[in-house]
Amino acid sequence: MPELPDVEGFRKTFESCAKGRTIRRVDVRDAGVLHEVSTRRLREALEGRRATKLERHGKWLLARTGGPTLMLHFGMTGQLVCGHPDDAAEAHDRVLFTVGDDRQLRYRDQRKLQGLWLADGDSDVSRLLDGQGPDAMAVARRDFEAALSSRRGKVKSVLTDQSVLAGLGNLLADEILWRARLHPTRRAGDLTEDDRRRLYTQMRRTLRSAVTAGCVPPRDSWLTGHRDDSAATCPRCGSTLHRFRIASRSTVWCPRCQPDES
DNA sequence: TTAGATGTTATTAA
DNA sequence: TTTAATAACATCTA
Repeated sequence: MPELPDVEGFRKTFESCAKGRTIRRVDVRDAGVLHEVSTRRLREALEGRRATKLERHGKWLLARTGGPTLMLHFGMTGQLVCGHPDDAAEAHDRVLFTVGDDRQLRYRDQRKLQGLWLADGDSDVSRLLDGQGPDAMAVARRDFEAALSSRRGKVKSVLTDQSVLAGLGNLLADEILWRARLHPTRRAGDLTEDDRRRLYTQMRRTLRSAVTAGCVPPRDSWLTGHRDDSAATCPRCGSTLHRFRIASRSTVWCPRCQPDES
């Protein structure tokens, strides 16, 4: 699930649930989600502290405390939920943060593909974010266009490459390409000036509404609303959608709206 | 039973 | 050097 809009939603959840409130207790129910940090050190570092600032870069969420920084990545199935300490724990609640008097923030994740890190200082934060390209929501048009034109790979692969641009995942990339009317296997470096401009504009539009929705919404008027139906037609022109695997990811596009010009 | 699922990363190959 | 494909990670569902 988690792409940039989802993680932005988790950022808001963290903020409204726990920002400024003392973390009274850290309960690690499955240490399998901890990276480079032990249960003991996580508890000692965070209990008694409070998250002062919640930041997001691409699909990473950072909780600053004034001391160490808690860094979270959600993989494919992670999420953050805010509840009450008395709520029954669900099977995939891996870490519980009891905050203030009556709230509990939970890192819930079925597959445990990513998890939690604890960065000691700014250099540690930088180390973990090293290799991440500019955030897709914050990148300037010129930087976006420059990054694309220097790449020879397929535009779909380039858009989802976190070292080029941080935040876009498989669904968003397909959605943005469909809106910009670009075939996913077009070479990024071969796009025209106009193609790149359209791509940037549609990326911003798509991100804006997805962030508002808190996810990449499976709306009927979006491509995303049809990707699970193998006989689906394009919501714009009615053509039967094509699907194929690009870089071992399922890819959906409309053959009429997104002609293959390569 | 097997394939595939919105994440990243290491490895291997071209 | 760059790119692409594949497996691996852990777990569930169709």
